[in-house]
Amino acid sequence: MNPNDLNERKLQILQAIIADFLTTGEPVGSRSLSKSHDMGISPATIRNEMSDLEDMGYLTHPHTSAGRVPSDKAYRLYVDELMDTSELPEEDKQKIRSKLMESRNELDSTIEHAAELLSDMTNLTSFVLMPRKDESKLKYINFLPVDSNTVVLMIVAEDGQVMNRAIRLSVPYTEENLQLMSKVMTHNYRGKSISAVMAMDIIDSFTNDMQSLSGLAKDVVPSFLKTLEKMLNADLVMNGYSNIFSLPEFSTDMQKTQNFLKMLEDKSKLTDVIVNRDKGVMITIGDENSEDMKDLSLITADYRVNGELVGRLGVIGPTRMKYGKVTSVIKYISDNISQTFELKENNDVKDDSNNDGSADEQDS
Amino acid sequence: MNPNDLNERKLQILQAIIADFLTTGEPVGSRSLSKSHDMGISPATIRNEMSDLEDMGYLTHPHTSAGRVPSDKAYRLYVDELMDTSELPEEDKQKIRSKLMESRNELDSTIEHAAELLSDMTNLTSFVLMPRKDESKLKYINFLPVDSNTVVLMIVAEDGQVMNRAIRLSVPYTEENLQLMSKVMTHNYRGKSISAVMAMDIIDSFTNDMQSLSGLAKDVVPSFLKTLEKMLNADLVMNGYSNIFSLPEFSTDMQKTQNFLKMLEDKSKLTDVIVNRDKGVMITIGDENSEDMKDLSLITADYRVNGELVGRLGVIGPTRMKYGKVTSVIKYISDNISQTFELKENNDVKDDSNNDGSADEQDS
DNA sequence: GTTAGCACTCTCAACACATGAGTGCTAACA
DNA sequence: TGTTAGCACTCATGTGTTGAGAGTGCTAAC
Repeated sequence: MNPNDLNERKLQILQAIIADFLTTGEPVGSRSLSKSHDMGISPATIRNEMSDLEDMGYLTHPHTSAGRVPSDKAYRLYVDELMDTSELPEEDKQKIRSKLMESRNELDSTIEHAAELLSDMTNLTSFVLMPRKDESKLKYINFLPVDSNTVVLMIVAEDGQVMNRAIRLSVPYTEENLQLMSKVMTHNYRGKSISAVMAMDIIDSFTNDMQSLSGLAKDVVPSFLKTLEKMLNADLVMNGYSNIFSLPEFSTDMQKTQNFLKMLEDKSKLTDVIVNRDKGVMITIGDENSEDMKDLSLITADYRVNGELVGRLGVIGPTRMKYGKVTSVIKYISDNISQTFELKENNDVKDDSNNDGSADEQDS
Repeated sequence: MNPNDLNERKLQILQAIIADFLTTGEPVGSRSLSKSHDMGISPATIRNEMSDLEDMGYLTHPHTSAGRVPSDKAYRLYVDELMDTSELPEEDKQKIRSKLMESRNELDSTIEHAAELLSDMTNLTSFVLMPRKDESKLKYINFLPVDSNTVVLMIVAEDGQVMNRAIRLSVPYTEENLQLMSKVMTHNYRGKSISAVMAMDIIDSFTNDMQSLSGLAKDVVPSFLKTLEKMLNADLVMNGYSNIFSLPEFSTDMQKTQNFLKMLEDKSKLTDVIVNRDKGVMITIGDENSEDMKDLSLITADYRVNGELVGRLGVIGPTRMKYGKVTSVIKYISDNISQTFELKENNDVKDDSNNDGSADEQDS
């Protein structure tokens, strides 16, 4: 476990094996290794060292007469100690900066671009997790008439999150009803966090408050709760899932490809995994992941807006991935986003309870 | 081309071949056909007829000694004349109804459920196209403060469509500015269709109107236009893309699978194709589609809300699909949605220019 | 017009076989 | 004692062969 178990030469050999394997994907043998990396020792010696490394759990063997393949443990050592975390070439940096610049005043587009960059530059499947904030506070709740039996519920949070949903009513309504309901709900929930509101016994208190509207309320409250829930649920966006076809791991193994894509299709599960990771740059390799991702690796990083952690992005792919390069790209992109959206001034606009987002125009 | 070219027996044989091929996916030979469908003629006779059918373009041969496979032309004939469009079994109908019932007062969730049902019941990849309305009219435009350099732009259309987007400002703003801007823009664009507003020379007229805000306006207008554009762009949601792995067409042919998934990943192109199809139930088979879908078939249908066409749903899969069953499912689902969301009363709520969605509360 | 018979074609799976990359072990070497 | 050359052995992979099976097309008889 401790890299000190390994002498200098073993480390050097291990590193060489990993380097070769990362680029070719083929098990690497003693002979070809001694050719590609001149380290002044014969294949036989390399074989002896490889045998030791295998005993120590850093290498495995697909079958007797194949070369060696790094184990998850080897990748872990590589990531922690050996990998080249050198700077990204200026060309790549430039590409990232200019692409993110395109939409620098819009967080949503920037995030989309980031996901595209990430999958393009790593040739892996990338994902971006949009903000999820249990603690955002509600600002106002609004019902808009659409037609005689449809209204749109709109919920706005202080942090600018807006969520809306069309609701079909089973009872007739009047505009006055809607306005009253908007007013009461805004009054009741403004300034409270989403999770706090969800924990309240809404149906009871609401129908008590507004007996005149109880029919309407019955239609509306379940949708209101669902919409709040949706505001809490982080939105996972993925990109480049067909990149895996260019990797020999997948393009020669239909079963593996199928498993991978099935796994990606279960978004809620994947979202859970991503949400529950550590902050900062986190790399998990092979069996460090849950059972259904045990031959995949995941790299994630966070981005901040105004210094506050709001989202997470990363890639998923086979354990054989170029950890150094991928990590540099992820880091650079997430830093760049955070930097673009850093706080310019420190005084937030104070909340004015009269500004509830209404244009409030009086023309006619 | 005209089915009258084919006598009764040829039609019967063709239908039998298609039926067998649809279930097995294997080329069907004269001998096995005479066994599975007793039609009182010998394999030799069937062979003669098959040969004729091949000359007429209804069948092909993968190679000399293989059985026959229906051509796209045969599928077209099958879909137009031969296929069994019998009612869905009550069990399936029940399943559809109860699933759609779950969320009957919310269009969005209903649509999502519809897509899931569709892919589950057909074992194909389903998609749903959300409304796209060039002609929806704007109702109001609103800017909400988030922090010192971020505001949220919110656009609400009369039909209940709400779109919002966070905008990063490069200049400071005051709440008064935002309200003024909301007011002016709402005044300028209310009641106009999205496409009409996009066609206007917004930047000029806007900065003329509001010289005091020209700095703000420069930041805001491009995002405003982008957001309008986003409102026009139909949103395509897909489901069950990994279903294809259970089909022998794909699970034995990695290249085909890759092409299929790459094609699905280019959402804007696929959206275009779907948007530009005919109304009602439309089936396109193999080479009736564009080059990159020439060995796939597409079936789409529309759903209505309040009698008005608003969206489209369908499936995409190999030309070997159970057209009868799939069509019945799509029809039943789309009819069911349309029915659930049919107009209950006929009088739309008249637009009240004072109700612009503001909760407009006065408490403090 | 229909059918039986037959020669022919082509795919596919099974098998044998050679090749080559790679290992592990042993014995010699520095 | 660590390093290396040599060698026997293993195993995946590719290739060629072969036989079975499914199917066709043609011909001649019914």
